[in-house]
Amino acid sequence: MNGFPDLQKTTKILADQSRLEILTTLMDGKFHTVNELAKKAKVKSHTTSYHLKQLCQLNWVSSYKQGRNVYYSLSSEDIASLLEKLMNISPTKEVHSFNENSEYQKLKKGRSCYKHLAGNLGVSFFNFLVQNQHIKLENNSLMLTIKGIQYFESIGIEITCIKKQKGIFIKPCLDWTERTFHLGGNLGRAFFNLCEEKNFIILNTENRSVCLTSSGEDFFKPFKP
Amino acid sequence: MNGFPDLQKTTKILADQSRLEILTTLMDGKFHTVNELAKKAKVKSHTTSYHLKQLCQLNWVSSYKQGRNVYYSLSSEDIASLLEKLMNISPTKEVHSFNENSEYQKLKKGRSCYKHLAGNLGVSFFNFLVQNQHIKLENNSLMLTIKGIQYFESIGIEITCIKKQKGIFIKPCLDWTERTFHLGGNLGRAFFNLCEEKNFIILNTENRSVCLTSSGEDFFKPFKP
DNA sequence: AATACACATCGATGATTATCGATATATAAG
DNA sequence: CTTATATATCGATAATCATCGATGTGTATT
Repeated sequence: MNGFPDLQKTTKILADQSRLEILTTLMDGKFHTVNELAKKAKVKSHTTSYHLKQLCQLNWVSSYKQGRNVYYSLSSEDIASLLEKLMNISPTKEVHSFNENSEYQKLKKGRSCYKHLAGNLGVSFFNFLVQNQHIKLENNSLMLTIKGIQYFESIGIEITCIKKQKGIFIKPCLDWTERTFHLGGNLGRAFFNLCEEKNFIILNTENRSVCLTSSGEDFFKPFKP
Repeated sequence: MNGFPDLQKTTKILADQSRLEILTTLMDGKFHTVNELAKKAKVKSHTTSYHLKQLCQLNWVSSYKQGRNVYYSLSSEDIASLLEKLMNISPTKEVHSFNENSEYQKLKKGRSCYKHLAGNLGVSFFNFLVQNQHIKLENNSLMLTIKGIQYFESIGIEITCIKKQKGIFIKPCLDWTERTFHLGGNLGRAFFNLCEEKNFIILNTENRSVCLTSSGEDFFKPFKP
């Protein structure tokens, strides 16, 4: 039988620095080993195991074993979007060290937000789409126009295929560095994939930042304001 | 200067049963005194003060003093929508006592979700709007049709006025009891106000549930499936 | 004025829990 | 087969923090 949602089970899991570190690392949408996550969270690997077990029990992460490694990833987009929401309402932390700052700058430039393109790159592209009436933003909801369909087809994304995928086709995703929208949903993911396939961007496995290749520079040039 | 969002500051606040009780109580969108909130959270009033102070510091609640009472309310719709999101991804708690169950049943029937109508009543109304093509739901985004404008005008809601209000005009809001949508945004709020003004519903200040009056029964009859 | 009430502050306490070292198990490498 | 590596389990510990009683402050009631 149903009952009240047990909020505390969710929020207690979120209220730990190490687990947050793990979760934000997994926000790149890729798989990571326990050791990788331990290094990011700056705790011993068995402590990381302990955390991952809890995250597994809540079905927030899923794992698969391969050889002596265990690979973990976020198990649902809901978690990613919850984390984004939290990032957007949280106060910002002062950046102290040089390393922290350079990491912040990289993430601000471009990053994977659960497999779609976020940061300055993502937002520039989004604004380009709006200005050219390829998409229309109204009341927090997003629509692809006919002109937009033609545009995406022209760069090699088959809209009819994407529309068949389950999940949300298109949605605006609030970006925590830019405080404005980038392209989310299946279309956002398709665009990210395209950029990876065509070698426009390279995803850094350490911190989910992306950097532009030289061909990427050319491709993204028209989108810069 | 900007930096990383301090997620932990947000999540630690959320990870406490008493504070969650306070926040969900405030989800009705009304003002409550410290004593009221203490009773709901089942802690002493000075413990409640301690919690409210923290919530204030994060700007999640705001207060105003009147006489010897201090009235608290949620300070932004963001918080309400975050809580809704958390409710929707949290596992459900078993209902044990008779009282808990009857409270759950009341909330399931109808309640205020930060000033719009949620629960079975809200969802029935939403479905009615969809079936009659007054609203159109696509990709998680919601649109009011021309037919819809006429409908809302006919029951006494002036769409042009609502559109002028700042904030989101219309949005689907995922309902944690029904696991489907009800009407949110300024239009949702306007509808809730109308129902209160015309005395179709009465809001229970204890637990944010709403009950139908006899004239409300008549008004909501066409919406039932 | 005197009393009752609403709310807030402070210091103490007890419960929770993240972390670690030690240990165990499984797999890979040599 | 031996050694190194990756992950997980267990018990102990140390830090955090929600709660309370005692107390203080301001406001209403009589």
